[in-house]
Amino acid sequence: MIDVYRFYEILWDRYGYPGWWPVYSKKSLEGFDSAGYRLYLPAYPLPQDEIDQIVISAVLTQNTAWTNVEKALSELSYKGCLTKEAVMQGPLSDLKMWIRSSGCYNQKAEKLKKICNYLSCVDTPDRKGLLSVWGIGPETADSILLYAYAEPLFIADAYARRVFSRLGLLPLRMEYQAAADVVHGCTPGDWEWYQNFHGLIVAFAKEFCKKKPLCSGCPARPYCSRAGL
DNA sequence: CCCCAGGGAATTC
DNA sequence: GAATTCCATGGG
Repeated sequence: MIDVYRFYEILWDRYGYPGWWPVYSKKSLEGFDSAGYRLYLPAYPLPQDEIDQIVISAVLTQNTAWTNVEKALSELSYKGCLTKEAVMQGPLSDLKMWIRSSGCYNQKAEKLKKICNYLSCVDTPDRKGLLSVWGIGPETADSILLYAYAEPLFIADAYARRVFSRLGLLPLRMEYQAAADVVHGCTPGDWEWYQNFHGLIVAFAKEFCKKKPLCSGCPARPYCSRAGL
């Protein structure tokens, strides 16, 4: 069976630095490409406006494709509502309209209010605190901690669990925390590695390891139990 | 345990 | 071209 380090190498060789987490309002600015992806690893602490955008988009992308999130971010940017202060002050009814494309907009508008209020009350959020906020589960909390605050955490999202289970690295349909714990137990544990790995897994899952896998040309095919499909 | 909030792209029928 | 699927979190 392939080990996690070798899989990372294969993905890195194929895709290079993935540039996650995209920051919408910095498109085509210094350090970002035309889609808002980073050109190189950022220095921490991040500027506050980048932290705010990561938090907002982490909530918006729950159970939702990134293309739908981008439309909502575009609307929020146009309305000047991409900071936690603006989210806290903005009328709830407007917020709901602006993020409509991200789905579940009634709930997500409430979630944005709650997480922005929480973050304005603490200096640096911890995982327990984030999880105590209504609307923030383990995946959203880890995304915020990994990308906004450079805490070394594995994002065991749907892509990662699907890819890892097909490679035999995780059992099928393992729940989030159990999957994250397994990976934490066998990886180096620096934030750069976890950020890159998450971005690489997303790129790989979208190109090859889809729901219906495209095994032709897959760079992990020699190591995959599904080889031959 | 189940269903629902909810949109839009991808996929399947 | 219509129907189904996907996706995080929490409420009922």
